[in-house]
Amino acid sequence: MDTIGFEHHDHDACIDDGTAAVAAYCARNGLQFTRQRRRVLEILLEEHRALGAYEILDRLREEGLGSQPPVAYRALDFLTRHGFAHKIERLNAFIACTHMGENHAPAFLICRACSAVAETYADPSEGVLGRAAREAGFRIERAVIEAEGLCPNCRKERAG
Amino acid sequence: MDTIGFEHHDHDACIDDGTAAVAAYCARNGLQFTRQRRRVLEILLEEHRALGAYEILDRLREEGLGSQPPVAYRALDFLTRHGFAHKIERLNAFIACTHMGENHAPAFLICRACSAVAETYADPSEGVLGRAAREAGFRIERAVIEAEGLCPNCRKERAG
DNA sequence: CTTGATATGTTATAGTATTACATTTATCAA
DNA sequence: TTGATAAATGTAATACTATAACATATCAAG
Repeated sequence: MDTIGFEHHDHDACIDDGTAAVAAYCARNGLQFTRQRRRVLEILLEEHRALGAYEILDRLREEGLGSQPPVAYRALDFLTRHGFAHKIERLNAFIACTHMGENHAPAFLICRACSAVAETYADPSEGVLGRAAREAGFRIERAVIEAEGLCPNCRKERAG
Repeated sequence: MDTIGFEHHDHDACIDDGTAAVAAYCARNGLQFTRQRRRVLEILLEEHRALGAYEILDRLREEGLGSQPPVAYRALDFLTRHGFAHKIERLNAFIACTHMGENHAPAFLICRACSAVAETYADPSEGVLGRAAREAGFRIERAVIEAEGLCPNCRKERAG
């Protein structure tokens, strides 16, 4: 699995593919991929950074789709519930999933300089955390794993 | 390093030792361990679960120490800035550090049933996450690592 | 076509956190 | 000891994040 978000890539395809994958999944599974849900996903897919619910709501409002908080939160709830988007707890913000379809235990790399967020993978039951949990008798069901630091682009800019 | 929080232990000592350790550290480093800061730390130390800022503020209010949000947030800011307490991002809540003095990369095990929180250790630069970060050219400076699941006590209760 | 489930519109409110500024207290050098 | 500076506190106001509640509309299955 690749870490997606920092390197150059075909961003239009990124949006189109993401939307298409979700549309297909919804069709297969009898989920309603409504206008609002689709639009919120597109808004998230447009950026590789996390957007606050109210930022998203502003966009929806401009476009004449809903103007009240629940509109944004409901769409985000749908998207996160099905793994099409993720909440970044550290930022109280949301980002489109970049590993659609893969059954994932997502982890995030957050650049403190440019706010880019890349999604990667980190199984919580592996490594030190998994060992500590087993030793304590704790059963991990999910995990928030969000690393903060400098992305490769911002490191270069600082001659680091 | 032990994972502290689920198993039985001498909780009074837990509070006394924690407060003493912080007091000593502050004395050594010219930090002001004021009444409010001490009291907030004590409040946190009384429980091995995360408390919201307003829960803490309620306690302070009852005791006649401050009643406005900044009172709680300032004390929490001091405590977290110096590693005496940690914020649990998933819960928007705070918990006293149980590994005072140890230079740590804290990770947390959060029980979804009883809300107990145990602090453990997980170096973010190790394991899959560290490898993914290195491959992406990302430099990790800190990480939020919060596992959710069932603590040993709650697992037993559910005959799991 | 109707019934039950799902989604949307909207108002109100709850919960979390910060800004701003006045005042007080602590620290330290003269 | 005093005066200057920095740090901490008191307090009001406000910003940001999220959910509850309920009416209406739309969809999906029989």
